[in-house]
Amino acid sequence: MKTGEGKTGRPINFDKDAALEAAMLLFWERGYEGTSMADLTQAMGLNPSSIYAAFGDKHALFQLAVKRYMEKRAIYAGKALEEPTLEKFIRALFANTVAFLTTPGHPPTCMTLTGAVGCSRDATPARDLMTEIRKQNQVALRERLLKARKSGELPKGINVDDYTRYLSTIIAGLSIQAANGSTKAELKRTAEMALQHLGY
Amino acid sequence: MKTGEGKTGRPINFDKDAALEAAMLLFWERGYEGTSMADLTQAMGLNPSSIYAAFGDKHALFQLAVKRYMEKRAIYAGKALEEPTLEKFIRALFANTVAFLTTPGHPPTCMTLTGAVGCSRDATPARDLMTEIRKQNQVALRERLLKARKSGELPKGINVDDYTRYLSTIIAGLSIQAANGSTKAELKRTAEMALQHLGY
DNA sequence: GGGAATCTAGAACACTCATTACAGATGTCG
DNA sequence: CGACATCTGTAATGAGTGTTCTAGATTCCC
Repeated sequence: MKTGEGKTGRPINFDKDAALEAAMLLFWERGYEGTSMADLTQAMGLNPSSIYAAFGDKHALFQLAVKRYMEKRAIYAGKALEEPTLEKFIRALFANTVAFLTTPGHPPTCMTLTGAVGCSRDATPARDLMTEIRKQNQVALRERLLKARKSGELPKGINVDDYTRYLSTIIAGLSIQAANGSTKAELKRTAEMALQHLGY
Repeated sequence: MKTGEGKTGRPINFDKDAALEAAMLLFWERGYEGTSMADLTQAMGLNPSSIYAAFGDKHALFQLAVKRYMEKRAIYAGKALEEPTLEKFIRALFANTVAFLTTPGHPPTCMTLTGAVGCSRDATPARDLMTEIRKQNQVALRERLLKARKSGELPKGINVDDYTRYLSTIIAGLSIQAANGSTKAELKRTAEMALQHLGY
């Protein structure tokens, strides 16, 4: 049974939200395998028992951390999707990505890359989860471009699937540029150049 | 003392080159931390003692594996650098990258990404090594573009540093696309679209 | 207040990690 | 053949892994 769900008995004595936030930041920085339960107990300020009761095992905790990351941090893409026109969407996508990657207080790269790219056999579920999320992001991007195609904003000569992969490629590349240590100004100029070459 | 260097005594009984190749492939797939010495002993067909005598500790072995990777696998970039004109260079860069990422027999992504992006405190030297290599690749790219600037092939309106980062971003993005499971045909079309937008 | 339910703390668990010690095997050189 | 140098195989090392057990603390409901 998970901590905090019981109706009677001793209530939990810690901030579940804050603990999960700490776990997320640690996973974000060190990845799934690079983060040990000992590291987590320290960062979350909890004993193993409390963590296991509240969040389940390491992989379950990782999943919750990733979920939180997607909902609270990596929302820049989702926000851009709401832009009314294709041009505004793409401009917002690049601007939000750069802003996200250079926000202080967390690693300058996407959690789906630090989380697990290469990993041991045991951690393949974590790696697959990261890949799955990257693909889902791409699906959302594709749907937005399909909408643009229908509204006539996307020229007929451009294939939606190809354009999706192309934009996705640039966004992913920006994340690596940031991980390499590019400054905010440099990332901005790179994004600006991408926009120019896209015709915006 | 390293195995095989002694003039007298029992000679080594294994193929050092083949063993290092096996280690490289395993590191490439699972990364530095995701690969255990036990995995390596099995894949290399050697006992720990032989590995330590011949290659040093785990990090030294990783460095040798990365060196081999750069010299024998990731030469696609270097090969493209030799192209005489800027256009031929960039076309070759994209074509070689796609060919490299889709070559059977090794993971469909760059070793500098699987090697270590997020990792534990102990493995930060490995991560830094990966970052360093990505940066070095970028330096080589920049020098080629500088040459193009001097020869007049690169329009004056384009900043060399920005263009370097932009191309580097796309190449890195392609590696992630491949890791996501993109097919060879898809990667080719993505590269083709990138070339079109670059004006080629 | 008494019992049941729940949470907390820390030790303990079985296992894997990278690394090394040791003994035996196999070669070269005199 | 004999002395020496080097390599190989196995077992052991101590530290670290994720996870669970146990005892005690704290709260709710009756």
